[in-house]
Amino acid sequence: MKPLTPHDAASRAVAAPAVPDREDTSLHDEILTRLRDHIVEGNIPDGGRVPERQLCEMLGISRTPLREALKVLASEGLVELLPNRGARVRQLSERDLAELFDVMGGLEALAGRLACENITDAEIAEIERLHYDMYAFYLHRDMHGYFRVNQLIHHKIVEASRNAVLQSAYVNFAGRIRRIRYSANFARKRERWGEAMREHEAILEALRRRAGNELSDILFNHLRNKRTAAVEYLTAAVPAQSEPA
Amino acid sequence: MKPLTPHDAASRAVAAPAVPDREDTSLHDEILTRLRDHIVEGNIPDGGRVPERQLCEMLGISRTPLREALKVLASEGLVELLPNRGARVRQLSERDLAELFDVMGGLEALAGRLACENITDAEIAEIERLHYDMYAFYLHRDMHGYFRVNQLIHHKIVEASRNAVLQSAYVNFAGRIRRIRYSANFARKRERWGEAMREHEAILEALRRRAGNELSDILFNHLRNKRTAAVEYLTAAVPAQSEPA
DNA sequence: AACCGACAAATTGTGTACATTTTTGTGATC
DNA sequence: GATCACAAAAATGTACACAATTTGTCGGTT
Repeated sequence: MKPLTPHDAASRAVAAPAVPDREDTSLHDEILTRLRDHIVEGNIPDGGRVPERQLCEMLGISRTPLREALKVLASEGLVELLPNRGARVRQLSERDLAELFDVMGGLEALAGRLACENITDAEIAEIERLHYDMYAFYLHRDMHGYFRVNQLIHHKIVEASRNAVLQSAYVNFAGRIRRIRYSANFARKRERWGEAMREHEAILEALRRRAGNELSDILFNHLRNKRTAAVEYLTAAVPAQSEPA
Repeated sequence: MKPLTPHDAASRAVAAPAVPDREDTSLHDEILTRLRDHIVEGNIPDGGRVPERQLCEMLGISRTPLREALKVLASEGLVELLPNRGARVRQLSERDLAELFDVMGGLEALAGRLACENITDAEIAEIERLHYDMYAFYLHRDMHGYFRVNQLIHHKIVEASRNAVLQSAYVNFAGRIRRIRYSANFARKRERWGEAMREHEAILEALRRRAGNELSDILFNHLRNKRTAAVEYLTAAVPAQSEPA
């Protein structure tokens, strides 16, 4: 994470208008996005302190906008703010993770239901194409590619729901479990992987028939299975509490 | 909304420890909660500006914590922040309202599903009791009491899901549509009211059988009908855009 | 008389300073 | 040698000050 400008903070105000911003995105949003990415990408260890000063230097800004961003990230659940004791990266307990996956399941179930109401044939065709791409990755045992296309399919279904509020909530929650979700996928047992592929077949099939209720149930159970895998991974790999000093 | 103290802002630091806070709630959370309530309760007109200075005086604080709270409220979707043009109370379009109701439907569907997994017999009995209370209000055509108990039942179902993340998301979204939801209920047609009661019978019945999938569908459709009623109410009562100057 | 432009007032965004709280390091005592 | 206490240092929470952008008004021009 580099400073916004190679020079001092004051030069930003001069430099920014020279290079037209891609959007009319304010500095606050810029900081918020960068800080969120910084945390989601795992640059700060789980439960680690978030030193304000250090980040201010990194971003080349003062504490005020940084603290505003921290408050927002706290409301998103990425960090927790202890009174007079600063911000810490929120460590997800086994229970938190399970709850988050269930909520993701609920949101995807909703997305599937709404998608069946609104999705176009072209979008279904697009998802079918992605599905076969994913199948190819599965056959080649390419976990990274599989994960990427898998995420893309789920995202496309959410998009097809035509519900911006849902989409925004989905992206938010997805960010909170992104790291663990990715790691858990790698640790996934072989049999579970095949099972997941079959579930995706069923998803696609229900989507083709635009069977909202069915798709809703399938997606929830799909996420339930992912939840089980993720929780198993977490308990097996990270016995952080019981670890001796 | 009164100032925190009858005197100046400086006295707060002295006065606060004298009266022990009910929780270990920090000042920031206090401000956040008060400001959120202030907006949700409708003290600022829809789409109206949120003057920082004025609110600072009201709350007896400086701009910094207020602005932090505004940023959080913006991320919650209650207000929108225009660059260099301050905060405005977010005006819900017809579409926003419909999307929010669908998301609420998705969350309640999830809550119902999870509740069937976790709810105790005692909790079901409690909800049954509330149900009959609500029925009494329905018979007496007491809309205010009906609305209150209705909200309570839905809240109890969400509680029974044993999912704190879901509960927090539910409360957040509920706050965003609280005002309109309440008004829309009052404008509800008689026949819709009866229909809603029948739907609640079905909800209770599915909950007793702990039929998760069924309850999930029932709850979503229940919210869909509420959505229809709310959107109809909004379009009928608030043609704000077409109104001449 | 209406419209355009410029100036002034107000409001927002950001940086900085100060007070309070927490934490750490040092020293003394048991 | 270990533990507790006190003090110093660092970090947080809040207030305040300044810069920049927006908005409203006044005057000039067509």
